[in-house]
Amino acid sequence: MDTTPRLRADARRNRERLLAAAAELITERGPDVPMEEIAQHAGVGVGTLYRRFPDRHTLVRDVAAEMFRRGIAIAESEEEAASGWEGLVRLVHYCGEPELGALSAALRPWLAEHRDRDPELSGLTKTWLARFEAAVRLAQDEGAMRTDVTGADLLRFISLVTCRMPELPAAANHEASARYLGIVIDGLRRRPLSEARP
Amino acid sequence: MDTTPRLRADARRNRERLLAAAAELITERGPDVPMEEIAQHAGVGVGTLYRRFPDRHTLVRDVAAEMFRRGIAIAESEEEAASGWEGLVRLVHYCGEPELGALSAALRPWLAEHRDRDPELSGLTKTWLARFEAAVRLAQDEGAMRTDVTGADLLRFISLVTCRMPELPAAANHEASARYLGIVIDGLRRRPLSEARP
DNA sequence: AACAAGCGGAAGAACATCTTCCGGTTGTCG
DNA sequence: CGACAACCGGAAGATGTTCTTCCGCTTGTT
Repeated sequence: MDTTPRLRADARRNRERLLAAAAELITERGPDVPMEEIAQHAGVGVGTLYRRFPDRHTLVRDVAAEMFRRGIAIAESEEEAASGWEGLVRLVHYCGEPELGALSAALRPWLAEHRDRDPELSGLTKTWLARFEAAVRLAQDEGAMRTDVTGADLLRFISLVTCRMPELPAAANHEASARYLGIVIDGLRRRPLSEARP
Repeated sequence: MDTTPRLRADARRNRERLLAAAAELITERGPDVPMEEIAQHAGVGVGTLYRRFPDRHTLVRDVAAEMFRRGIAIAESEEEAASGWEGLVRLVHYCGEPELGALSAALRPWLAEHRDRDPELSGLTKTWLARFEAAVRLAQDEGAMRTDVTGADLLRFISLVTCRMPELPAAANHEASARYLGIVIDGLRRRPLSEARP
């Protein structure tokens, strides 16, 4: 079953480093960041990068898959910890973490273009979306959240809000994401007064 | 005083077309969109583009300047029409227009890098920011808006929210911007209950 | 110790975009 | 209307960037 023919220890370590470097650089500069820079950032040569990931598509796909797995795991554990409005708030705040929010923002256009051609990717996308929509629905059923926003929609919204601003240092971006998400959450809450809108 | 030696009629028309084409393409694809495509989209040859704008910097700068002028004009006229919370809401909604919001979002990183080296640009930036901050201050002084957001900050926030999603058609982007801005505005409003936050 | 697996990075292919230039066209003005 | 200066289009060469391969050397593994 395991098609992987067992990598040598150093090879496995390099693979991890490459994935981490790719995730970081893609977050900051988008999925088109030069392969050579990814290799450099991981502390290996380009040859090693190409040996492990035959082309950019494979690399980006693996980065995206890893991201989805993290997101899904968080959504599942949060689901147990708290549900309804409180659960959604916590989940949204997790999306402020750079490894989720900023990365998924950077990958959004790439994913939209490629996910349909990749079964693994489209599966993970669907699972993640389903988890997120479940959380939204719980909050809405509780009557705590406005109902003119769907899960997919909120996910896009979050991905805009957590998008990196390349002219600012990473720390400032993180801080800003967190603050902006707080405002968004306040805007999502259904207030007793005047729910109706035009 | 007028340094422009009076362009021929067709030349002037082409200049306008080029500016419009550049604004549109920059909005959709960023300030690095190929010069040739801009020319094509304007219905002229590359030669004409280079004759009117000797380099990309000049072109982008003029697009940005025009954008600021529009924004400033709107802010001024809104200032007369309504002030305080209502005025801010209207101004923010204007930022949902693609010619302002999506374009300024696409230009943000470029501007951050270049405005300091261009007196005209940094002047316009300052004026626009000042207008916007004035509107924010009025709303805050009224007690209608949360005070943990500055004008510059809100401007960055808006530019994230109105950012184009290239995988969606232009109309969907516009609709989304408007809706998201509505949520943001709700989040900005100071509610009577529980203003304090951790 | 022996060998298969892995590594680095130079080099040249492949590609994208910039920028110039000139033969031909078109507004403008006397 | 006619002449001329201004303007136009777009092919082509220059430039720069990124991809991808390949091979001599190194390092885990048994």
